[in-house]
Amino acid sequence: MLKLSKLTDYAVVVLVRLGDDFALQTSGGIAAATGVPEPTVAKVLKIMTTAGLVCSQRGARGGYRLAKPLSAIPVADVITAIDGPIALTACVEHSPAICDSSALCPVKGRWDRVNSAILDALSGISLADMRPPERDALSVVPMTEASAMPSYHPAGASVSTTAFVE
Amino acid sequence: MLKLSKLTDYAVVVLVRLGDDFALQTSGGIAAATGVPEPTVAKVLKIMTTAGLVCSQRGARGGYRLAKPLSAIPVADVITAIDGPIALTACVEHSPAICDSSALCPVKGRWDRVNSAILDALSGISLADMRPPERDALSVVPMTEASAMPSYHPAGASVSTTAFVE
DNA sequence: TCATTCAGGACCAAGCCAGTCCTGTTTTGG
DNA sequence: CCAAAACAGGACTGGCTTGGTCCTGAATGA
Repeated sequence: MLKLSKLTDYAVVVLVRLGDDFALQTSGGIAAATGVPEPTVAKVLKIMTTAGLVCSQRGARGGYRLAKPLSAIPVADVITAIDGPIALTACVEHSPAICDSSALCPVKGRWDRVNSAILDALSGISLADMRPPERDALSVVPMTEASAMPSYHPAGASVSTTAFVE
Repeated sequence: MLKLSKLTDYAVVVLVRLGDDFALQTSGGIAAATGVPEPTVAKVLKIMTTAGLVCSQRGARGGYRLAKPLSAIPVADVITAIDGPIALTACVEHSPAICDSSALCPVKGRWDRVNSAILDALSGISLADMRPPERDALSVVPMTEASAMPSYHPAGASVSTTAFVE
């Protein structure tokens, strides 16, 4: 596999959107602005709140706001928040030795290096790096017909989740 | 998710085992030596053959052999062979624009950087790097009771596929 | 000619993810 | 004080993917 969950993709979209405006934004408003279904936006934001990436304000006039600037949120944090700690296989360092043949396994402990390399790569890229630099408030599509806007589907509804390039 | 499929883990085990001996090895022999179920070994080796990582010899006295040394096989190639090209999301470079709202998507084209970073990391690690250096022929468990040897289960049969560390 | 071994699918069960919904709880505003 | 707005936290289900097995066919060597 080695592919991200859709929720992670949604999370990045939602967080980047949150980064466009420091005022409190409701889940419904973000859904309208991004095209992501509202229940899904709410789900993502709840996870992000638990992870401490966003702050929430309950009650009427409540909403969400980034807990820190986009540049301080590495992609790895978003992935970890949604998918759990990044561990390509069970045989990574610090994991309990659940291999029932750790003495036999010829690659014992060797996935650590791969895992660390990926973790490093993902820790070095922040959400700010994923925001198109030329995108400013003026270029946002006017929300005159939010319900008629094209919906954002990260993987294409009728195609396989992961595109097979090359 | 961001976890490897079990088949990929098996593939590394099988390939490293193949690298221990340049003579032709049968799928059954590899299964006995590694503890991986024989049908699964066969499946993995067929995929590896198609990918060109191993050479096969059909017929009686046939078997498999590495097509190139372990040091010339990056982990990325193994993953690509089993899971298809590494593409975290559908929004990676070269993929068809199947997002039905590419104009809206605020992270359009920005997963490329993440994807490239991971690809680079995986391309820089070879199977030789995953072979325990101190493991030589003498340290191999004697195959006197191959059927009684502990089986290799990369993720632990009774636990979740990916260990949640920390 | 026969046993051995790989080739290439088809196939099925199990597990996981995505997405929705429902019921609280908190806060604002009239 | 009440009602509406908005988040909190689960439960639930349908669909998809993966894992693992098996079966038939082709090639090779004895």
